[in-house]
Amino acid sequence: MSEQKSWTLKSIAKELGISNATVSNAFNRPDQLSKKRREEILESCQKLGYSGPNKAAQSLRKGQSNIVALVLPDSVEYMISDPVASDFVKGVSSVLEKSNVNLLLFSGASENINAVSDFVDGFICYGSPRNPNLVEQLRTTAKKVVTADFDIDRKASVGIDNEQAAYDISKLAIKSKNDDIAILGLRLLDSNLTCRVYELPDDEGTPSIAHKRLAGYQKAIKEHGAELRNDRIWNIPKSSHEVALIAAREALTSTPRPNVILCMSDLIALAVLQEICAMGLNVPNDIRVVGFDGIDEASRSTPPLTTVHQNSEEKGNMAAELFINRATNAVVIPYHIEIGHTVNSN
Amino acid sequence: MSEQKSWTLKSIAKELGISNATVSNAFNRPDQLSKKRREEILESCQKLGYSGPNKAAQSLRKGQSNIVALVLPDSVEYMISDPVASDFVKGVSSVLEKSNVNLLLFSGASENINAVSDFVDGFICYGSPRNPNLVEQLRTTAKKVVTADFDIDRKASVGIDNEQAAYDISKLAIKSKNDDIAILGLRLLDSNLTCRVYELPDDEGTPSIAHKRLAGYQKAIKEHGAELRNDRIWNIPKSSHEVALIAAREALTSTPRPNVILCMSDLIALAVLQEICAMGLNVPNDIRVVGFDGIDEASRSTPPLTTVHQNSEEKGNMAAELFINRATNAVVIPYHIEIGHTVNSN
DNA sequence: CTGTTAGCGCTTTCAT
DNA sequence: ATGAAAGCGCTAACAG
Repeated sequence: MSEQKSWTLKSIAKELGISNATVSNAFNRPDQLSKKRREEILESCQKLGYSGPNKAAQSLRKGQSNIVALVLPDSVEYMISDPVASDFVKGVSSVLEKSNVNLLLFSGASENINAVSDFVDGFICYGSPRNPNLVEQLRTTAKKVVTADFDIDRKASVGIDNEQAAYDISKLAIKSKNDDIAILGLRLLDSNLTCRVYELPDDEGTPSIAHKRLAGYQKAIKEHGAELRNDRIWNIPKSSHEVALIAAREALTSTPRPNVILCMSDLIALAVLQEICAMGLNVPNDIRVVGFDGIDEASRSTPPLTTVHQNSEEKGNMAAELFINRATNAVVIPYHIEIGHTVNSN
Repeated sequence: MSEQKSWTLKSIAKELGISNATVSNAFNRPDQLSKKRREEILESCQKLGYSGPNKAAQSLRKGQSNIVALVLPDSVEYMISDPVASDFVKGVSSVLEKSNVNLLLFSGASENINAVSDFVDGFICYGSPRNPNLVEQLRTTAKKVVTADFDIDRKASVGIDNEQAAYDISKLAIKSKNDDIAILGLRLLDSNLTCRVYELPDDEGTPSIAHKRLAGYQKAIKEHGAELRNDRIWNIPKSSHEVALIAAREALTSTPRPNVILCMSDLIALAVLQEICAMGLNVPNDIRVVGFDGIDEASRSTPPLTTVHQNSEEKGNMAAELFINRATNAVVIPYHIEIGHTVNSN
């Protein structure tokens, strides 16, 4: 059973006494030879233990591999346990599997897409990669690119209307012009620091997702006639419970203590909730909190979080479909506000 | 900035007026030319927008790609949200990233490893793939193979001593020769059915992980002088809450009702716990339950589950290291019994 | 329907 | 230190 001879298209053709083009055609272009002939050849190959043209050579020749790189925001190790990212991967892979396309996980912390670029048919990027050089490389690559939750020039993309969603949720959280509002932002700065954002860098190019959300918050704040002090915005560099806790603590121990906290992710909001609870304060009476994402855990927290729910798996499906259809348009998918008990208790 | 000309080693060599061997050496074999010369060349390449040898061609030529396929037990879509599988992936990727090796996720439900075999340096397999043909293909491939939580002939492997662990945990659960024991097995049969296992197929070849655990259970049962009726073993085809619930219900509604339930995964045990609770019964007073795996959720359940804890991330690390070191040995890693309140209430 | 052949882009002897 | 040339295994014109 364990056939050791390793055949090539050429050697198998010689063995069968036919030309290699015929063997190639038998495997790749059924219309180029009679059905009967084809089946004979395929059967002989199987019998001899030749499992078809070498894919690496085929890919070199055809420039197509049926592999797509999924570029994660950060290292695989880090992202694989993030519920939002996992859902996205799930969505992508479920669509790709149907088309027999395989998925290469690629870290957003990598130095260079070149390591895999020649192997894949293109890139699906979930969120802005931690290494900003990758964005530049993705912008200039000749391969297909689809982005989700961020944009690159004229590449296909999928995501929700972040500004509108942020506006909607903060509209709910803010109740009076006297509210003291704090914003816990996710990657507002291009920095690893967990710190206050006194002034924002001028937004060159496409605004990031964080900036869009911020714009939505600010619009709602203005409409309420409330004010956002310039020491009330925090930058959280990555989606991690530990880091979020640090920022939460900093915000909650600032004086005067804010009574509305707008969080750019549920993970952050959950950390805030935990910290508020530890301080013996009450949500929503003392402090109102809203999140962003709508992860399962947010609905199971006490109190359940009021947040923007977006369907990450569906987003993954969409991204994969855009990729397969070689689309170049920007798709905006719906979101909904999930009413918990962190704004109104009833 | 967006250099459109796409260079090849040949064309860039001509442009620079040097031989292509020299360019190749500049990139791959620093010892073959003077440091100064090399740096000049590299700099010129960068300036012209040539980012180095095409990896696909390089891989065809060298037979090495720095990509490894991670073969999951089932579809990516399905496995990515499984906490145990995710931890394993995390462990694998954290080690591989350090060696600049990329990870291709491969579904255990695929038809054929050929789809990716020629692209990768080998396979790391987590658990027995759902499609048994893959096992045969992995057995005969010339590529490197490392398995985790199951074995293939003489391939490197990593895992715990499943029989001993099953023995240890069931030794704890069983208390008298009169105990009425049920076993909820995971993939005891090569079938998609959730059903009782009246008789086990003769174990040809290497016993599966499920069979090893079963052997451990049986040994403990025998030592206690208890009996395992032949209608007391269930087969659960896949690790899913829904399917586990069905089996749990079937076991718990059988007459007489078993008072000890040995589960081959925590997911199953949690479903059992949920069902017992729904029936208004008490754990451990009415029924004792033990699991297998030690997922986080098991320690947070009420009551917390008594189970075998194995470190999946560490297992992933180990698998990746075995792969990189081209090992061929079987590594047995430690486990520990996690004492919850599903055997004794105190 | 079949065979011949020129590459895809690269690495690696071997000779210079 | 460098250049010429033979492939790695395959596909797609093209000619028959």
